Amino acid sequence: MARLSKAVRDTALAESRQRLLDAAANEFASEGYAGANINRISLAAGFAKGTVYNYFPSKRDLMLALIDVVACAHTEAVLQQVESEQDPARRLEGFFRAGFAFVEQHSAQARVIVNTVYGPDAEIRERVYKAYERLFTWIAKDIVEAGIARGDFQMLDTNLATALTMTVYLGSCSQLDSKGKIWLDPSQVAHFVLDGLCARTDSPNKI
Amino acid sequence: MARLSKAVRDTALAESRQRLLDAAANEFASEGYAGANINRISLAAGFAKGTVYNYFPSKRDLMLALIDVVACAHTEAVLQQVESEQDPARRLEGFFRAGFAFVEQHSAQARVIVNTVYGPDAEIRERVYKAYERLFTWIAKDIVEAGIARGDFQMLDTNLATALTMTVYLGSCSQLDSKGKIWLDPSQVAHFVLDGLCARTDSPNKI
Amino acid sequence: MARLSKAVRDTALAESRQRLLDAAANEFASEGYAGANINRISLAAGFAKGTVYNYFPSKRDLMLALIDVVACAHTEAVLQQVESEQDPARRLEGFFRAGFAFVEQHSAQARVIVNTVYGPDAEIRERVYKAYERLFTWIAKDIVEAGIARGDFQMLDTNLATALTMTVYLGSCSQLDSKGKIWLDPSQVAHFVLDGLCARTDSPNKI
Amino acid sequence: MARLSKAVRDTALAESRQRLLDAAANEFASEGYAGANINRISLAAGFAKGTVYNYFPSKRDLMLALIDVVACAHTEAVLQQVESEQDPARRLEGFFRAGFAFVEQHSAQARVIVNTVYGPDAEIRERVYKAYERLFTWIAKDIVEAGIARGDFQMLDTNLATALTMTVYLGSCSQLDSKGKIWLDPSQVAHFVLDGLCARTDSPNKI
DNA sequence: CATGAATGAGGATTCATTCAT
DNA sequence: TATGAATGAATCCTCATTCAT
Repeated sequence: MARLSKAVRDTALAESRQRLLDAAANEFASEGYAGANINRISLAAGFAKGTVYNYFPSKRDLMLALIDVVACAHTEAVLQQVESEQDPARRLEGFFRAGFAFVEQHSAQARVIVNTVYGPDAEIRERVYKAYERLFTWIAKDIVEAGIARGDFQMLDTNLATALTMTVYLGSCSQLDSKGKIWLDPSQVAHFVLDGLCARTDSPNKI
Repeated sequence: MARLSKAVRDTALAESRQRLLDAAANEFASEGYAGANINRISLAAGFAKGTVYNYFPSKRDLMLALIDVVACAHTEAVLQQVESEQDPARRLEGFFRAGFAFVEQHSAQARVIVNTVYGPDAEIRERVYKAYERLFTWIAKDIVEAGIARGDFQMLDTNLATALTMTVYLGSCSQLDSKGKIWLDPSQVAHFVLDGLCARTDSPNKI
Repeated sequence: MARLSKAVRDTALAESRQRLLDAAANEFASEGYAGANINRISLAAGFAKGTVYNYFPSKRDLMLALIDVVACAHTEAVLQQVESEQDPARRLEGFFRAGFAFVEQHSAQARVIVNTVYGPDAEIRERVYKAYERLFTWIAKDIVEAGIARGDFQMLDTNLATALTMTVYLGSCSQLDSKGKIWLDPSQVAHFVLDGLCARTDSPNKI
Repeated sequence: MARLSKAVRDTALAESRQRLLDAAANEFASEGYAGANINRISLAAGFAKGTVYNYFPSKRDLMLALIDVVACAHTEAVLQQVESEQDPARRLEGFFRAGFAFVEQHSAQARVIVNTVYGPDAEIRERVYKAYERLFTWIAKDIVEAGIARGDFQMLDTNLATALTMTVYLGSCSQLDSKGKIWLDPSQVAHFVLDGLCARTDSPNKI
């Protein structure tokens, strides 16, 4: 019965799946997970009501798949831009620059991630952490630990430094102006973090 | 012709209202706004199903009232601790210390605020901004601008500095360990921010 | 304990009851029985929420009591105006004239009756029939049968004649203009009915 | 890519819709609009609880659709029977005869209309007027004005004559005996109206 | 008798999900 | 695989009614 070659069919399926994921990103971004309407997603993707269920077994699975896809693309986009950098400080700046660019180009997806990280659903939150593990690890190892190893960074707790970096990143990513642009400058934000990480213990900022 | 004195009745009413707000905080914190169940809130507060509606006209109004109450208590708790400080840097540290303490003592309330700030519902988000305006303004004026005026802070954009401070604060507040404790040390976080704000332009962190 | 004389107290009670009945008429008229809100009635009457229940055991009882009161006043108002008339035809006209006047002066009450007569609730409908029995009987006996006895009326079925008369009356009463006035002229309507009742069998209106 | 032909599916849908409208007619007739239970309608139509909402967006829309459908069928049934008549008087009698027949065959539907015309809900009432406009116009033009033009009718106010005719019609239609039959004879009622409309000004019914 | 907080049954509506075609 | 009608659990909200004061 297979009129189409397997390859052609797979491509078509993948494309349908992607359309659904895009529509899901928009719906989840604007309505939140609980408020999202599965049928609206199907319709927005150009399908009929029930069609999501041919691709994802449930609303929750759709969300989890979306998280994976976004995290993967996000990580890829950032690492690709930055892997050529050798200097931890420049890597950090590259991370903010590439990250902000990704967020601006995929604002719905990014909003889903931010909502979700700070959202109430523990299972979904865990999934985000897991899906972003590669990026976290890269920051921890290739920026923070590398910076410490070189003696550039004075803040010696890797976890703390990584957490603060991610926190600033996520916070910045949700500071969008009315046109969906991040109004913070990646370079400035990178410097802010850098100065926090590099401050010497004999810094004048004694309290 | 109520037989109870007005004062006694008002106290009882206020207490019931508070019980409902507490139950609401727990429910909204664990389920999110859209996922929260109004009847469960009423029951958890020790009332029958419909009783919330004797106190709040709708689920949304309950949420908005909760935001106001939490923001007010939160702001009060922080400012009270810090108003004696004169030094901007010490004020900043005091802000983190008092803020973290409040969050740990009112973790459900705090989670509602964080969820909400990063959540998808614009109206609710706006309400949070408005309810926290006093605290924002205090940070902008009495920490950031004061620090700039004294020449302690080098980052001269008040908005940027305030946004980064709040971002770090909110991010830190959602880093809870399994016992509901913030695992970041307020002092360390304060120093991190401070170093970012104070860094001289001839800082070694050139990129 | 009775500080007030029984008479004074009774008067006060009767006045409260009347206020409630008036408020009920307005509410039932504008919302219908099922849509009416008992607490709104209490409030509109100047009492607190539960007070209706000190006067009427239930919403339904309030409605039934209202029907009785309105029917009684309505009947009284009509009969008083017309009892001096001897001629059936003049009685009929007096009936329309006095009836229309009552309706215009008590439009909410009248609307309740009309809604109810044509409404879906059989028990309530029965109550109206019963409450208006005196008026029906008067029309049947003192207008229709009297007219037949005198040879003025040719339509010899009393039930039919009475039913048609009441039908025209009720229908006319619900033809209100924007100011709550019945736009039909009682005299014209009376003539219309009269001509229908009086038409001789050798009338030209053969079909 | 539905496997059923469009025609077959449309037929099934139309049939389901009709079943729901029939069930709705029964429910609205016996409970009134406000008292009607949407779920009961769905169940009575042989569907599950929520299925009405696949056909009608709300209870109100269901009611409005029902009114339109009934008015259309009613008008059609009457006009079809009567359009061959040339004489206004015979048209009037035909109107009552055909109308009564329709009412007896569709008693629930008819009761909904009568309840509604005399009911408290202005929007719904307006819808009935609009839906019956064709029939009203026909009566006004092809019976009343035609009768006046021929000199048969002496009552020269078209609005008044039409209003009285409709009033008698509606009133008669709600005079059902226990078996759901209208106990008034259409011919007698028609004569009653006719005599009222035709009465000469030198009629003996001076008051 | 008046009050108004509390109750809880009831009902409109939504929507994730199933499944026959 | 796509469709979309059907399902029915779930939920917000209303409100008649009760009752302690």
